[in-house]
Amino acid sequence: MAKNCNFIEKLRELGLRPTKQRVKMCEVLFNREKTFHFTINDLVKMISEEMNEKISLATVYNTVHAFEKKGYLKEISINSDKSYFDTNTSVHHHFYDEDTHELIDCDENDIDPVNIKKNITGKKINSVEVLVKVESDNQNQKKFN
Amino acid sequence: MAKNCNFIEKLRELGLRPTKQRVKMCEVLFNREKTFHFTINDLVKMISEEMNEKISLATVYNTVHAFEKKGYLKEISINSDKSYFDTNTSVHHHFYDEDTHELIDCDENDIDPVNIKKNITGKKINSVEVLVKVESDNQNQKKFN
DNA sequence: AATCTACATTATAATAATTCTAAACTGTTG
DNA sequence: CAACAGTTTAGAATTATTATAATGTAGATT
Ligand SMILES: [Mn+2]
Ligand SMILES: [Mn+2]
Ligand SMILES: [Zn+2]
Ligand SMILES: [Zn+2]
Repeated sequence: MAKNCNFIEKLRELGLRPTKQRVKMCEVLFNREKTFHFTINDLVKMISEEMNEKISLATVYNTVHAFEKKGYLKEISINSDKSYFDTNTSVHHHFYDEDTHELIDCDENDIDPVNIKKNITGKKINSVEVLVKVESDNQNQKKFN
Repeated sequence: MAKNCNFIEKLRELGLRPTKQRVKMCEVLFNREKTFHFTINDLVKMISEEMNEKISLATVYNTVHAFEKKGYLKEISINSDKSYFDTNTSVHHHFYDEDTHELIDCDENDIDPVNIKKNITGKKINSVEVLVKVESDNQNQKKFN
């Protein structure tokens, strides 16, 4: 979204008023080197750790969805119970660790291009994404009982 | 699950008591030729159409999860808001129509095998599934304003 | 067969996730 | 410096899901 901390200007460009809630959320979400995955609850925790005033949960939802609509966040559905968001908005694949519930991005060359042979008339393809579910490999680990 | 309607015996085999709620849900879910996708709400509607007594929503959840645990239903996450279930329990790929919110199964030969090059040490792959999001192709359709 | 008991099942009540909307705020115009 | 028209916030309401108390059932025991 931006290299340094000029989120006020960036928000204005997007047509979003640079309120203190939004600027803080920009800092928490976009003022970092690497992209990452989070749930709304993760985000609320991150905000409250960095700020003493709390942002209402509804505002966190509103702002996340505003950023999503502008294309700076992406929603990822893995489980029905938790909704994940991703600051990496490109079309990309994921590993999901069913033990730790951790979501890991795939690199461009981790998975070969997926070849779709079927096409549905009148429909165009928006995205093709692979989800690889993994869990710890206990095949060697013998259990006593 | 079964060709004809002997769900009572089948439920017993699974260690589930053949209550009238469960037998009815078996009929609605498994007494058909083709597999299909549904939400909990879809299912509640289907049940109430076929039955005059209603089954409590919590029981529908309980039973769906019981069938899922026994391997006769599979949960599919597309959106955070709706949870889809699938009577096709095999590992398979999906097209998701973002206009109609319809979920369509991929055939074995609709998508070439996905080649995963990355492997995470200590973790084994449980499933590899592709989600293809499509929407109506309006590239020709000119809008007046 | 009637009673007891342990466990399974149901469905109401409680909780958690998400959205709605009324109130507060801000920027613009006269 | 009002008045007004959005915009934004956040408490209230809704919806999805789960926890648990009440109910039902299949043996075991008499
Ligand atoms: Mn969303
Ligand atoms: Mn489930
Ligand atoms: Zn990602
Ligand atoms: Zn399917």
